[in-house]
Amino acid sequence: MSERTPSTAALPPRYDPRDLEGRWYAVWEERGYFHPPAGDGPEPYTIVIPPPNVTGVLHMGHGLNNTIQDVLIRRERMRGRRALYLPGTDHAGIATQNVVERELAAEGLTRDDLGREAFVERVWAWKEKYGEEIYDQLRKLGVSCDWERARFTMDPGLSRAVREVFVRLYEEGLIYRGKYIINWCPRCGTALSDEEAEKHEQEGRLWTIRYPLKGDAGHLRIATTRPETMLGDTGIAVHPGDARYRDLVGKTAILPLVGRELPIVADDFVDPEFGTGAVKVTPAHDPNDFWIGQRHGLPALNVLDPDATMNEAAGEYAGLDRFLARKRIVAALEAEGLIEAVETHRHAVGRCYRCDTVVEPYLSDQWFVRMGPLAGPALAASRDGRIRFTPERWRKVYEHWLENVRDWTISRQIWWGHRIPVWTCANGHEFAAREDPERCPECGSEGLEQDPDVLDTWFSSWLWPFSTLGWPDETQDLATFYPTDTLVTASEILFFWVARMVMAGYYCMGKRPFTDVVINGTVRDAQGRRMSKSLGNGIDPREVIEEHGADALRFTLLTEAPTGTDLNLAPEDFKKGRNFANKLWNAARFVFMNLPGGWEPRRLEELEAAELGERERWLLQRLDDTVEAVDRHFDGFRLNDAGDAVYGFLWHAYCDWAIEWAKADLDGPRGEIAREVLLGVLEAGLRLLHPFMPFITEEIWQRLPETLRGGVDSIMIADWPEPRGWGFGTEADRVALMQEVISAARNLRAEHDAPPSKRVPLVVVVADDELRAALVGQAEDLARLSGASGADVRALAPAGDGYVSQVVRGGVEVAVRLADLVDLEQERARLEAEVRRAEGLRDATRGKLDNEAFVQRAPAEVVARERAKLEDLEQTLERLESLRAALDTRE
RNA sequence: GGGCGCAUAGCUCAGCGGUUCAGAGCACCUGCCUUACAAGCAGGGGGUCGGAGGUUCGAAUCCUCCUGCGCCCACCA
Repeated sequence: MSERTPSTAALPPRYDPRDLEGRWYAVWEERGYFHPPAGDGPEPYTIVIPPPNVTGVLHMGHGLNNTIQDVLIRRERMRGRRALYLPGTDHAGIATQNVVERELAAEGLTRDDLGREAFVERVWAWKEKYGEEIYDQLRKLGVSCDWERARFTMDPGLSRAVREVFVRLYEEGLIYRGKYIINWCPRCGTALSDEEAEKHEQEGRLWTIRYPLKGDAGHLRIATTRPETMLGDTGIAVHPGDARYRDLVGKTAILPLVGRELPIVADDFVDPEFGTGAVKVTPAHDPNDFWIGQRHGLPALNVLDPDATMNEAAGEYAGLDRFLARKRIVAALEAEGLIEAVETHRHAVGRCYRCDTVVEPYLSDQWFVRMGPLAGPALAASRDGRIRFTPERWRKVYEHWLENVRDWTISRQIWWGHRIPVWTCANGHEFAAREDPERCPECGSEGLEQDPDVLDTWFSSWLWPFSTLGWPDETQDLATFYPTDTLVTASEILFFWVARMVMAGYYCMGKRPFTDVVINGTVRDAQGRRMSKSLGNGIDPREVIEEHGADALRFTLLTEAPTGTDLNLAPEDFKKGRNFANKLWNAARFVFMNLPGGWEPRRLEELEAAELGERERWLLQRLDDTVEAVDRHFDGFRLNDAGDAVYGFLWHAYCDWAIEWAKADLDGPRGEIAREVLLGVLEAGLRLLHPFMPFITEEIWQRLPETLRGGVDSIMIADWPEPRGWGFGTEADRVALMQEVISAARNLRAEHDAPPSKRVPLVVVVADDELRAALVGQAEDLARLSGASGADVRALAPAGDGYVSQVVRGGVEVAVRLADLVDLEQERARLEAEVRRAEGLRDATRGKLDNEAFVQRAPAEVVARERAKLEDLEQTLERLESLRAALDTRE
């Protein structure tokens, strides 16, 4: 054997992610690997990041989401596609305004103290700070985003896109302004979309109140959960078919406490089965009532101020908070004996998704998008499969929402966001404009006033897949990278974002924005609770990266998260990824330690089948199988399975067996080919693992001999592995038998408490001539790996005393000479158990085969397999019985 | 009120249209510092696959019902 000078490429003895992760990211970024060129070239592959809110730093949910995206991107990049991972952030209107207002509150200030301009400036400062921090976190996570293309939803370009869409929709009549009941958050002081008003079931009260009839001794009984709104009642409604009230329709009731006359109308909406069958109509404070009011010409009387205190229309209750007013009104009604019943009642109450305040249905002027026309193409796209969902069940959820879509409230009474591009001139002309106008396009008058409201934050996000690429300009980026390919996101924003992006994609581009929607699960804590700041149960990705490295974080998150399933995470779970990285590091270290200096190994592709030993063939076959499995899992977006497949291969095939086997060959005549296989498989394994663990794979890969890297500068841009198609199935089976033999020998020793240091002889009995011949040559390895002093492969069972045996399968058994270590009683019990197990299996199998229906109806190959199994079991039992008999004669 | 989903080892979950499918990781037990790795190696224990029925030669796997969780949607005051 030639000199074994330690390779200069030797790895440091200790794996330290902190040291290497920062280094490689900078190199990749500098070399421009993240920045695919637009224009002609290889097939593009695009993912746009779901832009994180600039409200704060990234949490574990982002960690999972962005890792999935990066793994997909990295694989496609290695497959030769022009992979673009487009990063960015979202201004998150209400949410960001809220956090900045909270910050101000800590200084004793309100936004009004600053004024609109100064306040918005302050929010920009916040955005700069957190936007940078988010980008920094993403870099630490190792995601290969194209930073040159990073976008923010309020960038000039994206703002232009927002205006363009607004004006188009406005001019086509798809945007309108109207006085409607919307969800009003009294704390945020703004309208919310239906999606932003989250419904929460809660226990409430249902009061039944008597409304006297005018000019009559009788009264109507009316049920309500919000008595304070009665001050705004302008009518009573009953079902037209309700016999109880038929005579009252057209008559008048008197509003208690106020004395207002309320017309009694008949409307289909009323459910005669519920409550008393008679409903008070409060058009200004309930969406249903609003529509009833419209149908019957009942006026809408607003009794609330925007901060949810009663307004002057509430008379003596003016100025009171809505809940206090409720108490007072109930008390007053009680005093007059008008409360007939109070029951507890479970019902859904809307709450602001940002501050959890109970929202108030509130009548006000807002801007809306007519959704019906936009929904059609979006619905058709999923129905005919142009857009696919993973897991598939989300398709139904998506379609259900689109089928029942309602108009979208897009105006918000806040300051942070895209100002609504609508102006009114002194003469009352209203118009929308792409550019800030100087004068009225209709009458030329100046003194224009812009609508003070801003747009819902999603009004910019829904354009994200194309606004980020330059739209409305026809840029090269847009032509190259749109439509994007895979959208990875959480189910919570399926309506907010995903469905609307599809609508916008078809409306603006005439094409779907992406092909696959992959819904990832929610990251929860060990108890299954949502990670949240208030619970303090969140795990900060930055801490995990600091402690275990980004590779460990990524790998753990991915392999613990089956597609679309929530995952419960405990901090110690990250040891899985960390340990794996460490294992890989040491395996590579071992391989490198055995490289002669200046040696130029061949790549795997250059090896010939004839040079390879049986176990090398087994390993290469396993590699091929793994590559195929990984690809299959990727194609189904089952990244956890893909990751596990690589993990299992590298750890349990490569480290556990291949390296151990190779140890015997490295110094012998087969040393060179053994090293080439070991190196080549490591190299391919690294590429297979790279999307999951980009840093450690690069670090190791860079230290491989130059010939293996094939002149490629980085593993990031190396080729994705492909199966070689060796077809070594037979060898693989034989090697599997050898592994079973070794395991059996180890098991025998352990069962009899043989000290590992004790080298005892091993006998392997193989009935089949061909198999035996194959194993004879491996005797030395069999002995070494089972801790035996030597191995004897023969056709007959060992005759001598002091042996314990195990039947591996029919015709193959293993015996170890433990001599005085053998505890006869223990051995007898063990064999007894073996026999029983085999008998049970045999009887079950025989039962099946005795069943005529099974033999006739089951597929032929299934029956054949059962027959073979039975034969094997009978042979095994025969041997076990004779082993037991031999044991008995020893006494 | 409607829709969807989940219940498999102590924990987190695989088992992707049935017949070596009862698995993985972690945890646990036993023994090992075997010159890559104790963040490791070897061996091991542990589950009537939520319950009840049904279909079938055969069901953790398909169907029905029940129980217990979770999520989404919802204009019954």
